[in-house]
Amino acid sequence: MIETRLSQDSYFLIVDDFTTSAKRVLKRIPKGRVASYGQIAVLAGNPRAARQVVRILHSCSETDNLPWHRVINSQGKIALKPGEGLELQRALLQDEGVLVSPDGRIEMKRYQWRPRRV
DNA sequence: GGCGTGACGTCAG
DNA sequence: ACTGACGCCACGC
Repeated sequence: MIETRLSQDSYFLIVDDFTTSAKRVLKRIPKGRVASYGQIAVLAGNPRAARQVVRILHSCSETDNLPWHRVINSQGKIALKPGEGLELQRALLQDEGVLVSPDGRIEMKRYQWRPRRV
């Protein structure tokens, strides 16, 4: 994402980093919908940075109030393991009306977020 | 600058 | 459907 800013007679190009873009994308995932790590990476401008999305969720979910529970893997499954967050993520999604099987499967066809514009 | 870190994605078998 | 290997890469040391 590139923003231009005009300041008197000079201008800057502000190119924000992947992390900033990704956070912006993450915050746009609506309640009751899910997105994959790769999808976030694509929308944030770097299709191959899915793993970076993981990092961001690790480090910033709390401080930046990110909806980490709305992110699952491309197979439509919760990536966290039982005892390591799967149950919590599942509960949070169910609270929003997303149906999740006991082992973490989600019907992507039904629940995947499909933004019209980036 | 190099290196380890991943809640990934994709493909082969 | 599952498993392992491999590619990928921004970020913080």
